[in-house]
Amino acid sequence: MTKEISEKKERLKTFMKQKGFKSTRQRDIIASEFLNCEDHVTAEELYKKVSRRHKDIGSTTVYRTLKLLAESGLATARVFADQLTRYEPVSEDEHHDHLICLDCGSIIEFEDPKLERLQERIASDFRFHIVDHKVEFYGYCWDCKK
Amino acid sequence: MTKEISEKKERLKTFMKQKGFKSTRQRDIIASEFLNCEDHVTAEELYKKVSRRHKDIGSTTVYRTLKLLAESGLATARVFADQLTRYEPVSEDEHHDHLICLDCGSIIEFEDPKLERLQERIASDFRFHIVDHKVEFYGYCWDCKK
DNA sequence: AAGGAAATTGAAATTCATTTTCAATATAAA
DNA sequence: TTTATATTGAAAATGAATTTCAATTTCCTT
Repeated sequence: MTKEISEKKERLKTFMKQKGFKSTRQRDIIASEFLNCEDHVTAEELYKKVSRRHKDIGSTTVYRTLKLLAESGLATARVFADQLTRYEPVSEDEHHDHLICLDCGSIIEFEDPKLERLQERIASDFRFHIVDHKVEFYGYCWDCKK
Repeated sequence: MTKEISEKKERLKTFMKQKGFKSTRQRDIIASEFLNCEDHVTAEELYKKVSRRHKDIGSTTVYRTLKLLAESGLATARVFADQLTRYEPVSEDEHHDHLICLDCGSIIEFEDPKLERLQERIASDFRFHIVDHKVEFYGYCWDCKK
């Protein structure tokens, strides 16, 4: 287990204690499995991974734990075109957006300062106070384009 | 009924004939009601509007007709943060994006050429062939900010 | 205009992701 | 260890959207 992941698990424990939540075997297993996989997983996908080794853990608990991770700030929930809720571990660095391949489903993260500036300009143009944005580009990645 | 709307209804008829679909009383009523309301309606919302005057029209038919309108190119389906499928009439002018107020739910459309150019640059950076994008800004409109 | 194939309709059933319920169990604080 | 409270998992419920199916309607063909 990398340093980064154990730090996150530590943060989760702190958050849970602070919120009065209890730390359980299931939550520990689910959080570890989640933090180890770098994908944008759905609850169902994570449930499959987890239940390979731990048949006693139910999917409901996976759903609940992912929500908890999102509330604690360790995960971000995202919904792309397929309408499934996906979770990704939160990283220190800046806000990023996504390129999604319509063929193989791969998701590429990117970050663009121009986009942030554009957002600010649009906000002032429309006298709108923007607190969040969703920018997704759909298309075909290099491999699938061929 | 404005000229624009009757033109659209004409286009719908042409499309349907071409596709071998039949034109029915229900479809006519639903399409008219849809083209008259400028909002981003959900199937359920439109069903409520329609069934006020036409109690015999079922919600299933509204769902089906909105899909048909989208296929015919007269409507665009969009999903915002609340996960409901909303439809908007297609207008001649360019692609636009959305500002969504988290308080009152109002949806402002905007169009920005810089965003289009940015998209092209990102596509070439990542050797990605972009065919569609989704750009949504969430926040608070001027009225709700107060 | 009448007949008949094929599409459409609406109600009810189904789907599928997600949430809720609830009785049994596990946790942590006293 | 006792006790209050949170958590768990199975099953039921939810809610938007789709499918099924028998009855009806549309629109060709004569």
